[in-house]
Amino acid sequence: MTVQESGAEPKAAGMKDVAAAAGVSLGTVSNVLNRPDRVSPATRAKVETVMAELRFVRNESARQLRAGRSRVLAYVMLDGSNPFFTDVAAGMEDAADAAGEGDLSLFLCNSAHQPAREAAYLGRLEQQRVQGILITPVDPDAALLGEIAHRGTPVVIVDRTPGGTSHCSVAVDDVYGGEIAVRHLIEQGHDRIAFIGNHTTVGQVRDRRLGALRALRAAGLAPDRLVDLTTTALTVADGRGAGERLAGLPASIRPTAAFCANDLVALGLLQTCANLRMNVPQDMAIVGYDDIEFAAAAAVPLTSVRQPRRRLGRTAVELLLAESEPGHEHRQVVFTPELVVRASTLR
Amino acid sequence: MTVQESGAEPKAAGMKDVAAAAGVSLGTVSNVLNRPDRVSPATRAKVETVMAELRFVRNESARQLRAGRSRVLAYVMLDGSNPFFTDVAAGMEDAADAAGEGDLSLFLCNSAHQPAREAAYLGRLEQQRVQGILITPVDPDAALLGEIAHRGTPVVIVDRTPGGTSHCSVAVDDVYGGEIAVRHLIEQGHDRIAFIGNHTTVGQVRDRRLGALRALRAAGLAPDRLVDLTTTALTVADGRGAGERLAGLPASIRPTAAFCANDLVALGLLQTCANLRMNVPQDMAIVGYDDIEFAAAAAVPLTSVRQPRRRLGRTAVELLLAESEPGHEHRQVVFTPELVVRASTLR
DNA sequence: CCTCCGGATTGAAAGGTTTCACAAATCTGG
DNA sequence: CCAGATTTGTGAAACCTTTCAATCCGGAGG
Repeated sequence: MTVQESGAEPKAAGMKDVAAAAGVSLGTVSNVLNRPDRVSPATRAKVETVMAELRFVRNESARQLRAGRSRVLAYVMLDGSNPFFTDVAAGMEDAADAAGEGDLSLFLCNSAHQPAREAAYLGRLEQQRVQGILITPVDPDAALLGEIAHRGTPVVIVDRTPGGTSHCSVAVDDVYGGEIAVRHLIEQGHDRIAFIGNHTTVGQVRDRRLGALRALRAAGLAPDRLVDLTTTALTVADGRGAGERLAGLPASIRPTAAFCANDLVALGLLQTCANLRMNVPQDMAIVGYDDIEFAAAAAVPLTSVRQPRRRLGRTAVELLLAESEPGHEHRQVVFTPELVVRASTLR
Repeated sequence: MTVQESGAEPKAAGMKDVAAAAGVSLGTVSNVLNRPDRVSPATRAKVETVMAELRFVRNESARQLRAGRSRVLAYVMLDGSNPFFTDVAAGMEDAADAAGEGDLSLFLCNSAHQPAREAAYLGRLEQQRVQGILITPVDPDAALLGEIAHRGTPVVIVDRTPGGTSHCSVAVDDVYGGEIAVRHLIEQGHDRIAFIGNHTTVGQVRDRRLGALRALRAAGLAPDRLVDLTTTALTVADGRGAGERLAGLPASIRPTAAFCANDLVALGLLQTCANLRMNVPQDMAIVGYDDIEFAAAAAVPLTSVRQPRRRLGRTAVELLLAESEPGHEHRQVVFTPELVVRASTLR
């Protein structure tokens, strides 16, 4: 266009410009920003006025470069479309707000189960020198996490207990969760129970299944009373598919109850049951896992294993912030889940 | 456990160290990073080896400070716990991945309907000099957004059409959405319809209600055939509460159908109906809005107004990236929603 | 044998902030 | 009214990259 057309774009004022316009030194402007108490009320007011006039916006890159510390935390979540993880994130936000006094931001990154995306985010975050990384990893034992931590960016693993004790972590006792879920089904009179999930690929699911087996054993039932319906992922669609397979089994061997690896799967199963006119819980009792909000809101409210989601998030942030303290030792916190009984299992 | 045990921290290698160790100049190291083709294969290999050995991690702050450009986009979402927004975000991630060739990251920020939190995130993002901001604002006409855009950070408004044309935006025609929802209910024989939502505080909800009124008018029904049940927010709990109020109305004036401002509310209503033994759709037909995945998965699958969620996200990113092109003009893209009819309205 | 050329490499400046040792101004109280 | 303490303010260095003009070098062309 023309010379400077519409804007005249004054080319973004920096602290230097503010200093000049306010008739003080650069250092004083910095003090106004970082140690307001070290500067007299009069000059402070003057500088702040000028900042407003000049629409000064502090350059965080420069700040961080010089100061060395960052003011952002990041949570790399496994699945942004699963309400469980957004609830965990909400807990983190609360903790960050509380701890940071407005000086700490939490950014969310969604790996969506893709290792490549996860790695890309981790790389970027490390380059950014964020204050810390919270992550529910695709593979908790991947070497990358250890390397990052070793190079100095604190890492806390969320909802997974890693093999070693090389990180802080927060998790929930999934074996116990599986156990109470299936124990409840057994108490309701079921002795042939479907397990729906992808226990071969996901650590937590493996644990939940282990707990299920333990409950069977405790009740004196043979392990083959647990009927595996393996899914590829843990979505509503997977649950629907498993429901169809389940319904297709001959009545003689068809389980009368199902323990689903998470609530999404359980909701899918529930939907298939409704379509096929199977009554829940009379024809099919269902237990989910996570107790997401939609579990209670289902038309047949879902019995589910509740995890302290927000607490998980809050604790994770607290552990992360504690990492920078002097004599820090990694801690693995494990919460205990509880069974929330609703209509989907009560005849 | 070995040589440098816990302390010793070799103090993170910078490009200078890499240059020294590789026996080349600083500039060459930079070239390896930024213009690999400008450097001979031999030296390039050498430098890359050294980088790996020294565990060099590029300092993004310094890079950005000097280079001036950032490689991150951010989406400030209104409600991370509403699957609608996480789906929009997923669309954005796809578009960012596609456009950036691995060089563009999308960070998510959750304002959770809190203006203060939104403002804090916006401030931080602007200071960070991010490449652009996508936002579903609490208040789309807040001055802050205009200021940020004016100061040079591109802003795209998502799922809201702002008053003026001072931003790019993507949205869905909510008036039309409300209209087709209620037209459908009227076609199903209903002539007294509840509207459940907080239309006084949220722009989209206002529009959806307007559409509802328009449908009534078109059918020759008086506007008072729309019965307002106003909620404070749009959560499942709000839907439950509204359901109880609805059930408490005398049968003579109780609506036989409800149009809910979003699916969360509809699911809450559905749940209350189940509790109170009201059959859906016989005693109460329900239409939701957004067509989130859980809408189809409800035990009575929900009729809902579908918005092209991922498309919304993708388009938003495309608009954002286009902002930096030479003669850019702001565009407001409006998509048309469609009605997805399911069991909750079909008798 | 000399010049010129282009690809590879170099060196130094620049980018906006924080920090820190220090100077100036003001205050304390003897 | 002065020594010393305290409060304010200053100036320059440092943080780690990117960028760009300048240099270097081996070889092609004359």
